[in-house]
Amino acid sequence: MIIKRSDCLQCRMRDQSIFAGLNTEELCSLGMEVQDIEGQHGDFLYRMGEPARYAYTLRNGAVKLVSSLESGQEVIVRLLHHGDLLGFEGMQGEHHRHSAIVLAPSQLCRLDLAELQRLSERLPKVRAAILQRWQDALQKSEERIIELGAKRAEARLATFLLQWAQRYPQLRSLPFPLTRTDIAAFLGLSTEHVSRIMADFKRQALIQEQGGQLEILKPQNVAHIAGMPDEHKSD
Amino acid sequence: MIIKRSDCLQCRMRDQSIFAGLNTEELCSLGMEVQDIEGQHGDFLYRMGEPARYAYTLRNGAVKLVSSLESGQEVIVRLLHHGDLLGFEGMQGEHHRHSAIVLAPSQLCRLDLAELQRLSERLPKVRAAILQRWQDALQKSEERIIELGAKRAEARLATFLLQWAQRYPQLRSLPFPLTRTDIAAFLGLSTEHVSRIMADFKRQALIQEQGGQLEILKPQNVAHIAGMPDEHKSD
DNA sequence: CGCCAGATTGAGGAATATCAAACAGAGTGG
DNA sequence: CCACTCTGTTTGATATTCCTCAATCTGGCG
Repeated sequence: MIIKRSDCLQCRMRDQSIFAGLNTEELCSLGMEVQDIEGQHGDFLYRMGEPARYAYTLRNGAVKLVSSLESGQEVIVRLLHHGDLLGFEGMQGEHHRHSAIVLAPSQLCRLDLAELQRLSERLPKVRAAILQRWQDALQKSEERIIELGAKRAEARLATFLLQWAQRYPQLRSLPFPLTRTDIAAFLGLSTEHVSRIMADFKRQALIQEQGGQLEILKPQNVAHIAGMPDEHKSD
Repeated sequence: MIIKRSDCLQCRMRDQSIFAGLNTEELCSLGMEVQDIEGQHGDFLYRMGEPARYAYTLRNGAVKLVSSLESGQEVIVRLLHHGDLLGFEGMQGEHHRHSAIVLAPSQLCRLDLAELQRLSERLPKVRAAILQRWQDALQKSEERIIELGAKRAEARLATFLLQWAQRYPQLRSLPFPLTRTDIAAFLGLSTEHVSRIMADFKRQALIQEQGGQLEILKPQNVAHIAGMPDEHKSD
């Protein structure tokens, strides 16, 4: 894991970050120390139970938030892509509720939580941005409760693949650094069951996989399995 | 459903509300219209898809937040008790993502969202209180994801009963206005399966039920089934 | 090549859903 | 007070979904 100082002024993600809407002067006057982090597959950004000192913005790559139970079982609580925030549960001065583990080579910004706290008091725009992310996280979280509570394995997996694809709108072929075990830990299924369904999908030529890349060949059919209302039939 | 004007100055819940920490003068100067609402079993406070105009504080009683799928299936996204907030997803000017349905006779405060918005800009204490609730909601939501993803029916139900009991710390016998179908919609199970497990628990004399009241006779055993670490053995 | 982690497949069994029926209790109208 | 209905619960039988265990297969890599 490589850590160096970051120059927010040059950042290409700035307009999607929580500092969006601030002009250059405001940004300069933040006086905030921001680190630039490069993470490789398997790196821990932080571990469950540690006191939270930093928040992160994921500029690029993919990260999983994992909660480990006493049984040894691991559940993936959230999956993060470019633009997502993590570590913010520490804003209220708490400990990390999950471990953050890098899935694919990732670039992140690391912000000091205490500084961020002060900053958000001072700048309504930053505050609003953070609140918005918080709300988004809650919404997604509730959507997953519905998935887990109401749908069967096939439908859950189909939904999951479509949602993953939505995060890479331009690409036909998606980066897909998850193992079957990861998917299982996210969907509340066994590794084998996920493998079976994925193999089925492939046999039906709904999807295609090669070298960490995934392609959804028949999005409409997948959406149908997911139990989605038929949106965007023209796609 | 009865609606009348409310007098926040007299409110007994004030120190647990989002207006906690404000002194009497500040509270008077809010200039905020607050309604006092009495809801009966089955009343809708709002419906999924409606534009959000109000937020609510549940002072007393119980409310369920329900999301209805196209299949007709219903999932209970959250269960609310005294002190909980609802309807705040509208703070960002959106529509309600679920329907709020009264379970037991309830008293609520209804706040105008636009006014609340302005208020939270002005008063850091109010803002912080709301942010805190938001974080709590996210945390609980993530805990449920873990429950649904990792635990089996018995353990889920046991956890659920204990968490319900936690909301009524003083009482041996708890108000319990949920039907088996409600519990099932909350835990992602079938009504019959919930009924079977509840009946089992009763036969094992772990719990006892009568007239909408529930008593947990052997909390430790229930906690064991829930897969909890053995906290508070002295209880 | 051998090795290893991950993926796939199969067989059997456990957990849960579904369908159907019986049952209990709380009104409600006679 | 009793029959009646309605809603929610319980129970049983059966089907389905999903998990577990074990074996095999695959591709990357030293």
